[in-house]
Amino acid sequence: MTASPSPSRDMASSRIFETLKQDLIRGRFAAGEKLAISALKDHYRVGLSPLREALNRLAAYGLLEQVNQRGFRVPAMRLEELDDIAGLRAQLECMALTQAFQAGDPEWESQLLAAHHRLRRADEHPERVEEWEQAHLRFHRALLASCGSHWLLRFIEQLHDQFDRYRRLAPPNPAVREMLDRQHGELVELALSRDIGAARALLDDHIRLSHGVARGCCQPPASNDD
Amino acid sequence: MTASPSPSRDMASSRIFETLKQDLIRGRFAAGEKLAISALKDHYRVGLSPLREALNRLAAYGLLEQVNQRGFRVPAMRLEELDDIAGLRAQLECMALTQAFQAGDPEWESQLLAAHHRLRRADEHPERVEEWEQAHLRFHRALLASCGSHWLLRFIEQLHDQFDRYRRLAPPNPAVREMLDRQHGELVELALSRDIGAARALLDDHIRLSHGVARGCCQPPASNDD
DNA sequence: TTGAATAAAAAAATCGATTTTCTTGAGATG
DNA sequence: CATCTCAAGAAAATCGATTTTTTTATTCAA
Repeated sequence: MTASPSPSRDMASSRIFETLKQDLIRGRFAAGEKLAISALKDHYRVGLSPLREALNRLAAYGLLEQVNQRGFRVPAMRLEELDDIAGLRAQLECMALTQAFQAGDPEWESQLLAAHHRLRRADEHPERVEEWEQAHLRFHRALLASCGSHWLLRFIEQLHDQFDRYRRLAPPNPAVREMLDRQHGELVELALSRDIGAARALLDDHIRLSHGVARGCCQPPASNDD
Repeated sequence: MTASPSPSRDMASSRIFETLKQDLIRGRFAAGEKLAISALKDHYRVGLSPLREALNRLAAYGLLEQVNQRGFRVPAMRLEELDDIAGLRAQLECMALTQAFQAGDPEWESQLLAAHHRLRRADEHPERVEEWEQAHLRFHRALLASCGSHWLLRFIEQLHDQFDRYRRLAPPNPAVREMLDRQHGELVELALSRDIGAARALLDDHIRLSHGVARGCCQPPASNDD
């Protein structure tokens, strides 16, 4: 064995991909906005080639749209699409949950408990939004991690990213937020007791509730272009 | 059908993306093979930049794997993954089928009949493989087209591409092929009569049968690297 | 003979410049 | 006054060359 715990610095294109992905999910770009490539280049201090490669990957992932000879644009936010995303997310996550319960072993239970603990800790610092967001994402990942289907997890992750793009734009709602937090704990308990029926119902509720919040941000299509 | 409404010849990167995508699905590259970028460049007569952008998109789509500083490689073929792909495909397509039946209108029915007719025509020329493959893909698309969920269709398409990468490598089996063809016709009938239960069962069988054929090509993981 | 070290070669990633395509707006035309 | 044409400017896409990293081949020491 050699070397350090390989901090394996990855390529510029991968770094800018991750950065842009987060910025898109966080809503740092206006929906429908056309991305000015050379402005991005200056802002993120990267070369043109890595930047373009990242943009291409993001387009294939669905966080950008590529128009024939006129560059990349941020997808519009449409209520109809949010409903599609949330509905499918509920179905796929319930499907994965069932399989995760069947295949879940003690290691999965431990990881789930750990993820839930980190989420509760993150709850204590409401000002550190990004930490909570990360812990939240990881909790939901841990819940389904043992489902055994690589492709199902991949699609769920993609939908989650799409969903968050809407949810993060919605005005915060402390009451709902508290209820959602409570549901996280209940999901852990149902996971440990392998109560599939109740857990599916709860996860469905959980997503539906979050969906309701996310809907709050989505005004009917205005006719403003850039 | 009419010609494409916008002749707008697209970018080199999009063209090479489509070409490479088809070649990957058709199995023109060995599983696990490392792609030599400059060889691709020469072979397809494209520049480096469009080629790399296409490779990045294919990696995000799941038809290539990108390793940190050592380029792109064709994903290995693993029986376990084929099972995952086929199983999920069956679940998602059955889900879409139900929704497609509920939302299907006369226009959908017409398109489905048309697609089925083209598929039968393509059946008459067994030597024109690619035409049949295209007609087959379009038939399955038409069957689910009215399901109303953009994202569900997107994932199903992606799984279908993954599945075909395996299926097309399997040795042809005329008996099974004939049965699969018969099922296409039966699916159309059940669609017209909106018999959801029977149609779901049949579509599940259809995919399972095809899965069995595809499995024929997939030898257990040998320990050969490139 | 094995294994570590390293220099040469090959390949991948990135950069800077060029080419192509779109957009904008002034001037001509009906 | 509206519409069309076309040239200038801006932006996207692509190319060719350079830099960085990995791989291969070889040497030297144990």
